[in-house]
Amino acid sequence: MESSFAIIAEPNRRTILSLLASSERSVGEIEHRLRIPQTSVSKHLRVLREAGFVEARVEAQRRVYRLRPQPLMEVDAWLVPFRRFWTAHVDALERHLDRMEQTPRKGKKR
Amino acid sequence: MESSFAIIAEPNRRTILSLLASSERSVGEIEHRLRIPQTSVSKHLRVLREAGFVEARVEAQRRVYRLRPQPLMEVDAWLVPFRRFWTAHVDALERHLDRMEQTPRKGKKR
DNA sequence: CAGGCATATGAACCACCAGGTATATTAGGG
DNA sequence: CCCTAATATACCTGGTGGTTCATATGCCTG
Repeated sequence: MESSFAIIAEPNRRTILSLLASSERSVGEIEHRLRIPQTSVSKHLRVLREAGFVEARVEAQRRVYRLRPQPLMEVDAWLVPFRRFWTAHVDALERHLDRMEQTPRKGKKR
Repeated sequence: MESSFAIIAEPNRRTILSLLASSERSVGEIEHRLRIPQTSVSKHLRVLREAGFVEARVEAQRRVYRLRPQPLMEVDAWLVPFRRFWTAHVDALERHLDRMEQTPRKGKKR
């Protein structure tokens, strides 16, 4: 499994992370939201925990899970070199659209 | 395969993308850098192409691949809700360190 | 136009992982 | 203490994706 990217390749795990982004939750709550069997939730949480994405606090019979920032920070860091890339592209698109706009549209198609 | 996250789960594909971030490359160049068989490079490029991560320009016998921004933009967008989360954590860490700093360290452990 | 690069495609093989079922563990409440 | 609730683990199975080997396609040069 190793890489953080492989961990978040799984859709249910991404949903769990998104859930935890708004607030910490117990396993039961997650199960209820995701509509998948509890055993499955527990397994995903295990993967997330071992990869450092989440941590659990024991509260009576419940385990309350919360986010840990590090692994997603690494993903974010990987994206950095690409960001300059798409801002450039958006700019190019905007320039293109501007040109379209101010050109007196010769052949009106449709 | 479908999701962009699944695409970038593969290490060689991430390396290819990083390579293309600095400049466009032919298949042969990528093969040379990655040190994996050409047939494997071609397949990864196919996956990346079909998912919209890259596009190819034909230049004689070569195919020169370059980045397309959109799919990685989507990954970046997914990260947005989490970012507030780790800036908060970094702040907390900094506050914690500050406190450590100014406290006259009572029991020096180790 | 033959032969050699550069790249793509196909088939077979293998490993890994998500899902399901069944069961174990732990804690709390009566 | 026993029963139930909450969560975790073990085992099996199917599917999917990555790798390799072999081959196909396309284009350029002599």
